[in-house]
Amino acid sequence: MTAQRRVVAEVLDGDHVHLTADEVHARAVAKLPEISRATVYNTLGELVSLGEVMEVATDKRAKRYDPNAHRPHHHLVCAQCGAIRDVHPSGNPLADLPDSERFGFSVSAVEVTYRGVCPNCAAA
Amino acid sequence: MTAQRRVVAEVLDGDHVHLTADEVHARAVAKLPEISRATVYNTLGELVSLGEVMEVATDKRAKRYDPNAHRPHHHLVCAQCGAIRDVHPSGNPLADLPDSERFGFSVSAVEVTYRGVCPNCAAA
DNA sequence: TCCTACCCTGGATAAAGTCCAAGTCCAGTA
DNA sequence: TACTGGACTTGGACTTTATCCAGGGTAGGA
Repeated sequence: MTAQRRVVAEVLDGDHVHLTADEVHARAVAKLPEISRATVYNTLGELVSLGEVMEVATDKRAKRYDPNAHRPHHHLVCAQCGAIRDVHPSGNPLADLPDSERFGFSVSAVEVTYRGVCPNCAAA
Repeated sequence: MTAQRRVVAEVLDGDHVHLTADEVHARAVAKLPEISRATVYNTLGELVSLGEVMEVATDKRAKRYDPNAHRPHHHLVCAQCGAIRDVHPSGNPLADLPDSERFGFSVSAVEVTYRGVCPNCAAA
């Protein structure tokens, strides 16, 4: 555990946190000015393979990193401002996929992204 | 309807077709050698805004384009080889999101991506 | 035929992510 | 303390994906 890794882990803390790699880097630099982009990418990659952090692809440009990896959840995204909330649907979407639609795959995971307009953008 | 647009539309035809913009360009060039990347991107963008083609973000690298935009469906992705199939789950995942989890958003759409291993990769 | 509006092209540019060679730091050993 | 090996970090170059822009072409109407 080096100073660099600690800083990255600190940046990724809290609920409804979904930062891009660049945002993580920017916040890490604020705490540790000499940290490099490559280190941030390396550390994020390690956190992902350790299962501590999830990659989220709600936005089609940059990957986002979600520290809330231990409790399964999905995402609700504002189509206008890009705000993201963690949500917990009732029911298990995996069960909604009948065998006839599995094409012989062994299906192990499901990602759900709800899209809509957040109250702020609806008011504006 | 120009020759360039017709070629792009022809490339994007069929079931379970999910090409990246680069793949669309490569196939379009095979039919019309002087077509430029910019035109492919422009045309894809127009097809998307006309609702003829859907953007799919199953892969975190490049966007993919799915011509099967008229019948709602979701995607099943092989984690190893990246193969993509269109699937039609039973039930409506939108209904699984309780009001208490909507944070005041007006939710209008949902994308579901199932992940697993395809029969080919499982055999290998 | 000329004009206008739209379309296409190629190249430059931007954004996001990865790779790599070199340097630094640290723990263990003598 | 001095050395060694290994792991980590750095900065920059590079790749991939996508967009922008200036210039030129083409079709159809006047």
